[in-house]
Amino acid sequence: MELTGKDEKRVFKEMDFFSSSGSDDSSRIEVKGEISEDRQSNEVDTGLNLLTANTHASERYKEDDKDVPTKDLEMDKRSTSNQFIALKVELALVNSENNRLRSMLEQVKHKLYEVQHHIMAVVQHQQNSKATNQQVHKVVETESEERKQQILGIKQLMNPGRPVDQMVSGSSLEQNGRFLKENNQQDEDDNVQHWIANYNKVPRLDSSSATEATMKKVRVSVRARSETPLISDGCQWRKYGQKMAKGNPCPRAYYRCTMDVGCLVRKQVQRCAEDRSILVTTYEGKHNHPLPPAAIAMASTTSAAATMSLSGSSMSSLNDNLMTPLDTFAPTIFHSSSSSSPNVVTLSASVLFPTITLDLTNPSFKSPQDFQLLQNQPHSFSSRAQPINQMLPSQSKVSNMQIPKEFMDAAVTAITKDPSFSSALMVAIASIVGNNAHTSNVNNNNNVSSDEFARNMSERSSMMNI
DNA sequence: CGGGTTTGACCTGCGC
DNA sequence: GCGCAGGTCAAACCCG
Repeated sequence: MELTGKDEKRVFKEMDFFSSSGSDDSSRIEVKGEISEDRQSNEVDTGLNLLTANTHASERYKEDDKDVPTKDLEMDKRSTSNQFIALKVELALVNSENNRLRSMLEQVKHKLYEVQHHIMAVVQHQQNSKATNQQVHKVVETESEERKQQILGIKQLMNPGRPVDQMVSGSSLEQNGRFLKENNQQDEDDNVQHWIANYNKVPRLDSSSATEATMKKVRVSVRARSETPLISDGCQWRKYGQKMAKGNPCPRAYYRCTMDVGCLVRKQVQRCAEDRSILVTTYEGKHNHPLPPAAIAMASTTSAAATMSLSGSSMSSLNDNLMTPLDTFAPTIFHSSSSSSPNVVTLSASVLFPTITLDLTNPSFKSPQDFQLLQNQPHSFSSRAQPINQMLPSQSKVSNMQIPKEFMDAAVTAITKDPSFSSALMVAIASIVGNNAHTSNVNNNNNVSSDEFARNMSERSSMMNI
């Protein structure tokens, strides 16, 4: 039997069938019917059947060539038909292989999905075993966003001329920023191992020492001379109470942040009993909203205080000789050896209410070398929140380690250069961090310039995860 | 009238 | 359990 016009029609129909989605079964049945009817055989189910038909047809063409050489045009048509059939066979085979691979891919994806869930379950189980309650997870979640703002706030102060998006580069600071970005873009196609690695990179607060409740108690106090009842810190505050505090004839005012409805940041303002020109402002909590530029430094400071005070590992890693782990936290005081009054920075804390005090009331200290690290007696503080005016005097000297000159020079220079309160505040905080981290440098007689100091402060800030 | 301040009452935690 | 002190609430008040 010869291939006829119907054969060509069948090939074109099947080509259309396979080039489409392959879901049109009715067209396939129709084609089969035509072939069966035309050839009176059942060799039409697959491409291999078509190949058999093609071979038979070719043999008949050869016979036709011998017997009827004048049928060239007919032969061309038949040759074209054979090419279509051969292509059709190849296409059918490729399609079959494609379906097989697609099925395998579905199986692999399904297994991958199961593995991802399994690993996530294991990781979560490990976290739950460390945490005694779900609040720790909330702390971790908020910590990332908060840390991002802290880093940018400090960076802005260290690099006042640089855009924020250029500040996150180099060192662990870059890694932190990169992770935060990656973490936000996590989707189901991420590599599982990469996900786990990043998850474990996130520094977490130890649930045994830092719960959200404890976090709230961390405070940063600022002593500054001011005739006005409030210092300008860039935020909006609403007074919600006033009390007479014991031991101070001046009332203590209570304010809460009103820049966002749910913002938990509060501050207390009270004049010093001994010198009423000194205004003591104590900040507590963390902002949950974007801050104006003028307020970023203050927010960063309070957050830095929380991190410094609550992260015992961070502190001890900076300098085990200077810092005491939080669980046995003894107030650590920086003040002038030539005066009984503190000069710039007081880092102090009780176990329950760690507080960092920045004393900006004494602009006349003569030499940075006057500063010595003094560590206070542990029992100088009550377990209650301690009024700053009661906390500062009578601190006993238990060690005599010199604070590096370079750090204090940098802090003093920055403060005198930029009268902005917030900037001074941030430099002061940075000087604390840098001091601890750079003691080894000074011991090795390495001179650290102010620029290096600033750069290192950024690095150290990131090391402390602030 | 809306937002901020004042102020007495109330709540909470701690020490005795 | 009681008292004290710090901290917060909320109604009344003030002000622009």
